[in-house]
Amino acid sequence: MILPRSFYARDALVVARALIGARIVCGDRIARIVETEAYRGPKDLACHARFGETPRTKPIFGPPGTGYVFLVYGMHECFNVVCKAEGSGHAVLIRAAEAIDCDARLDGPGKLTRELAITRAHNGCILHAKDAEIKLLSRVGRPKIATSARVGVGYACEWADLPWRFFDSESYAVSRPPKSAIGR
DNA sequence: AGGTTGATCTAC
DNA sequence: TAGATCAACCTG
Repeated sequence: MILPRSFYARDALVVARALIGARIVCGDRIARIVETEAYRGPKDLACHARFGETPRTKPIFGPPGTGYVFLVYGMHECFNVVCKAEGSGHAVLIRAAEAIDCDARLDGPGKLTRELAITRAHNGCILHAKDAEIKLLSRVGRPKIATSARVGVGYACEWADLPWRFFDSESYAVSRPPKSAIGR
């Protein structure tokens, strides 16, 4: 079943955990999500919402269930889902997934969007719409969920160390081994 | 450890 | 406007 708008209307931490094991469908491709990260609005110094509403960050302040796709490092697109409430700036980054219909590893946010053919053209799309181009379907099974610090946000000082990354500890497709907390 | 490049920021 | 800087990554 397609995840309803109410699924997204919760804190990003809750949604990030709940999305492990959910399926993502884009065009004719389908994958099982195994890794996510929560970003919790303007006060979270790792979250894009900290810049306020700009042309780039506009969708993250939209209603829950909105897709937010942005470009990093000039070449990789990252796919996020907007959470909580309109204007809250909460979002969950989808970092990795297991392909279901083939054996591709979608083990990183840039590789995931490339394999699923998600681009900035999907920015601002409504994920719970019946005819959505990108759909998220409810979880199958009961994954074992572990947490760690978020990846690639070392600039965010104390916000960088919070255990706001969630992953299926039994999946082969998790993007990187949990690093010890002493990183910087 | 370093390449890579579009978007954003800063200084004319 | 042009040039510098930044960035939720990827590959070796």
